[in-house]
Amino acid sequence: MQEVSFSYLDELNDIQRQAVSCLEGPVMVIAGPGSGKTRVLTYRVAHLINNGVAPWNILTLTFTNKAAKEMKSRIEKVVGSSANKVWAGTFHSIFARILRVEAHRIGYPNDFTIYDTDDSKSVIKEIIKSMNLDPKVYNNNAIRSRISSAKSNLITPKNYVKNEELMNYDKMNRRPMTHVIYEKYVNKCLRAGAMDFDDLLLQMFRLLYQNPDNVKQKYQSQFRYLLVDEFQDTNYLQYEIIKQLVFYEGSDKNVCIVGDDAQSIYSFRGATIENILQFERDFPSVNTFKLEQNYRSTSYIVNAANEVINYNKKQIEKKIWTERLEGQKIKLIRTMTDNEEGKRVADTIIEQKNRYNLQNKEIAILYRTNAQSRVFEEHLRRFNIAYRIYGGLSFYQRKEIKDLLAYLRLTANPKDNEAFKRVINYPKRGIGNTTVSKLLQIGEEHEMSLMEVVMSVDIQARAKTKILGFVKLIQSLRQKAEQSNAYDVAVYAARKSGIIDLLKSDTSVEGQGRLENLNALLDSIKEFVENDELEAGEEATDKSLSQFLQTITLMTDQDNEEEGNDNVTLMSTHAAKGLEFKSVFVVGLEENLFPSFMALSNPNQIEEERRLFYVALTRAEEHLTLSYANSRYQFGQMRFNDPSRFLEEISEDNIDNISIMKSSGPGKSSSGRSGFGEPKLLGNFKRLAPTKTNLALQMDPKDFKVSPASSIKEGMNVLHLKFGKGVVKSVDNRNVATIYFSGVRDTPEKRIMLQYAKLQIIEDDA
DNA sequence: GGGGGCTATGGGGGG
DNA sequence: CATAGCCCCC
Repeated sequence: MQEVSFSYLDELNDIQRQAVSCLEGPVMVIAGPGSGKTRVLTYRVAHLINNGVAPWNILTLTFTNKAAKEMKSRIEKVVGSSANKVWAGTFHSIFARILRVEAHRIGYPNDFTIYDTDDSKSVIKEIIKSMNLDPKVYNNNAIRSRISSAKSNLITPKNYVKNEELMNYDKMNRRPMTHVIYEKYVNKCLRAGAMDFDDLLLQMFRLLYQNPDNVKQKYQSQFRYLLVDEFQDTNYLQYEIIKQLVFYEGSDKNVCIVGDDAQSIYSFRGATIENILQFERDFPSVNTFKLEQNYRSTSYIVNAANEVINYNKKQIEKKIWTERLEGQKIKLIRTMTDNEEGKRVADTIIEQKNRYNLQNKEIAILYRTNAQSRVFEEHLRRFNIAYRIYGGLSFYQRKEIKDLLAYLRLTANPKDNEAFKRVINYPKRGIGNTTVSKLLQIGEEHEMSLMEVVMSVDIQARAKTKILGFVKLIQSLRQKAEQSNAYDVAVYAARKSGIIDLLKSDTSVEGQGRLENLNALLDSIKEFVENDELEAGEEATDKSLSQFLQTITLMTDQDNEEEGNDNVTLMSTHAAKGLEFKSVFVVGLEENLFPSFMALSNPNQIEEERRLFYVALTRAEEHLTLSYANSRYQFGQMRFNDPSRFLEEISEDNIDNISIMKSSGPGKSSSGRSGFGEPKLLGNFKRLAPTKTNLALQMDPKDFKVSPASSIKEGMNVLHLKFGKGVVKSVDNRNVATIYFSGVRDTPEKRIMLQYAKLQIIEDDA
């Protein structure tokens, strides 16, 4: 018998240790922020392995690849390399991996494509068009979310029609044909051999539920121990899959769910707190452990977070507490404009770095919407503070990346219509919209994919020879794919298609950037292929194209993080869940923004926004700074919002409500001409809050008067609400002015259309 | 069939 | 403000 050390148990507090040691039967862990949740999860897996459970009998499901990766590496630290054999991944990636083997049993090719959100939208748009419905009434996003939520609630198109509530809702919204679109959408995806994100869950459920060839028993017996992280974020469908795997006659029901109802922030994609309550009903023998001690944050922060979350009616009773010192009160920054907010936050970061010796990577700026990142970027750049933005447009969503990927998708799965449409005329080969529409129509009539159409139907089109050239190209790619790995195919595709040549011919800065991105993609494919060989273990390695495509479709930018770089983190509050930083800035705390205007009319959604705010607050270990602006550019215009209601929910005991800062005006000249109310930031001498008496020029946006376009002439000094002061270099005959804004760092010279721009002429000595 | 430029429209969080 | 879609012209 081998010697096994359980010394890791000594690193846990009583309740954590109980949760880790209770290996058999259903377990529920309610884990407050910073309460050592990940530690409990990983040690639990380690403990299972040390007690003789085979790693491949353990399945842990998380929501992000990052969480899965961290879990694996932390398990490895305790039990060594056998951690690799634990099935740890996101719901989507684990199910995709299984479907890659089993999909043929339920009518999909094993080489199925994963449609991302853009692909789904494109399919829906096409359907709406083909049905001659008004695209304004049949809003693409609205339809997509109806379909998505139907799938997440296991409502098939047939059942959708029978569901009065759904049908009435659609009628009320003047979209009675939604169910038809849903049905067509499902058929189209199936015919294209494509699964959207919801399908990865739904088809997994179908596989288990319909159980062809007793495939369900295969996975039930394999996954003897199931762990689910962030259970509060699961939707109905995800829970039903979990039940398929563990909830059956004779099962030991070894399922452990970990979550925190107070951090449930994904109801918009179907997550339901109801699952936690239902879990207790479904598994009455459940052992419940509440982790309430917070090890992360100082007590001011913990107290403030408790104050806020107490405003929510719906919650599981618990008391989060900490033994940590008081620390510092929460700081509040108030400014006149969003631009000023960016500046004050950047100032404060410099100040904190100096005073507390913080590294960039210990600091995060959290916002409600990704669109808010820009002002912070500008000001961080200005002070030479390295930063990294997460979210927004991911690398894989860039055009040049998606273009090459579309070739690869089409190679792996010729039925992939979305990929086909993307590349049939890219690079330009003279196959225009008219021809593509014709192909689409034939495809509809014969229920064929576009590739099948061009290969089998005699097309009467001028572009016929060009189409045949394209078909030949794809065939050569397929041939290549049979003999080579994903990397070689990708390089071949990039060259053969003409994409490389096209990008090379564009010598602009952007064009060069696109070429670099493409090369970066190729590098990442190479890495994928090589890593795969290294990891050769008992699972058959698969460096095929579809495997690679699956991996990256399910990957987000966050998953590519390079460790060790010292960057300030900019991300949405949603993306910050599970992370922690010494110093956190929660910005844009205004009504209509945080809480979002979308949530204002619905008390349940306000509660979700509050939980989101709670998540934001509890990311901070030592320093927490909140900010809001009285005015900001929103939807292309200046808006004036009240401070967020959430700010009032923090008592004066925990927030330093005195540090009032005011704007020094919309201009932001660093020369000091308009900004002498700002703290000096050069050299080592930094201050935190300028005192009230320190205020100088105050410029209320309301005082800003737009000068008529016709009055703006060459040589004039003008003021722009966003760019600040500028000099008009020239005005051309189309009424486009070239204006030099000295306050703008990267591209001070802007070309502005006078008929739209809001500019105020200012006197020379302003 | 392709490209440029104007106009209308939407606008959240993410796997 | 960004982008999709449309119209017009080549």
